[in-house]
Amino acid sequence: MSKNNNKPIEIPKPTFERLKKYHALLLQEKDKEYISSEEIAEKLNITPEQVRKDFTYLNINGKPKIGYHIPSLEKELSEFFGTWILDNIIIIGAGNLGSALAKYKGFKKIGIRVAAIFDNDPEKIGSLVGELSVLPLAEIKRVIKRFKVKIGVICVSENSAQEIAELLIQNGIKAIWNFTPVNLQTPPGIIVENQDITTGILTIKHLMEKE
Amino acid sequence: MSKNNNKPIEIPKPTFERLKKYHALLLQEKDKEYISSEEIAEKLNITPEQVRKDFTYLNINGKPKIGYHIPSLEKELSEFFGTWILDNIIIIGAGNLGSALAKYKGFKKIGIRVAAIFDNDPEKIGSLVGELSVLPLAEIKRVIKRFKVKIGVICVSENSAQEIAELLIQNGIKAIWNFTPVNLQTPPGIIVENQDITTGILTIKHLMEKE
DNA sequence: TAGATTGTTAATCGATTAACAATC
DNA sequence: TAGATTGTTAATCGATTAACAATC
Repeated sequence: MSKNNNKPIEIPKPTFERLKKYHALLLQEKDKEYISSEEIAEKLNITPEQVRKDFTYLNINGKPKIGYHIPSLEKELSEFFGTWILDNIIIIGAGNLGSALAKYKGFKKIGIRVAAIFDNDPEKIGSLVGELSVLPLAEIKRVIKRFKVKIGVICVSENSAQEIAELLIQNGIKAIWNFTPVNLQTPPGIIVENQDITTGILTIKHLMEKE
Repeated sequence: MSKNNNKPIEIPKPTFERLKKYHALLLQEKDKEYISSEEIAEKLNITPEQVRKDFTYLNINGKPKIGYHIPSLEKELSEFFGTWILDNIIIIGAGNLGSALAKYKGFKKIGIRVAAIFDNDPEKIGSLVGELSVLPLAEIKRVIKRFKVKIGVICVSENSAQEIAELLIQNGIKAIWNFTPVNLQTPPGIIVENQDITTGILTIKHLMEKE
């Protein structure tokens, strides 16, 4: 029986978001070999049925009475997200956030390596952020080619975000991870993922208001 | 006609998330006085119908042929999220991420003030992060009381996250903004908002894989 | 075998979209 | 007035939940 790896069905958005949570959860569960849908559900405050339903979108098989084999689950989710492929990223903006990201330890296990960090402030250029030396924007072109970078992270001020996005796209970047609140205008085919840092605290504020 | 401000209908989760986006978008639109649902929709890649439907959950009224009055929209959303109330927060962990958050400029406009930053590393205690001096954990109790802090931000390492959460809750914290990938165990009534920083890049990786 | 848990189909529930009347 | 855009109801679509058969 040959492996059937065509995936004809598009994954629903809510399921996609939960797959990320399963992925994160499993990276924490290193002590056990098997885990049941019941157990996963409890930790994430959802129902076991939902967990099993979500897993039908992947090539995942559990064993009745035992549960799901954690390493296999992990492998499947890792393939789904492509975390076993190493992607080089570049960070534009060596301010607080950019620097913190450049030094972030958690990227390794999801297949991300920070190739370089850039800034246009002469005072910052040449200074060290972790093990990286801050490079001038003029170096972007070279670094993208050299490290085959497809993902750019924008951590600059709001008023230069659009400009930087265009610069990145001109130089062949395919995906932008945008940490500014600016709605970037980009041509079709470019992936833009907005990571508004304030989003979580807005939920907290709203929930607290009701009490 | 008296203002009817009972809000009997619970807001759907997807609508809630979009309200955050409208809120962020409006903070960018300072040049115009009115904006149409069409215009909002275009910028956020959704439909105008959805925008109008979402607004029915708030006390928002647009004018046919003109659109929505931006300052009023902003005020309504600000009340919804409680961004006009100033909340003091404390940050635990003065590493890269904790320090970046402590210095983050965007908190002010959503009604957040960082009251203090803590660490248990003797080398960090007393050092400056922006305008704040890093305090030892022993000071947490006092600071929470003094500044009536209800929100705690966890930026420590994975293995002390749970412990810190318990410490915060013991000292009266009502909501936790968790930047670690750990699934915190908390008593009922405590709000926990997990802000997994890697979530955005997983989406990017998955989308890129398909091409 | 009996029991527990998976996997899947059908039923329900909720959100989005479409249609159109109201209105500035 | 005519036209454009809002606001709302009804129809559709999609996701979740429930039920239960399959299976280790």
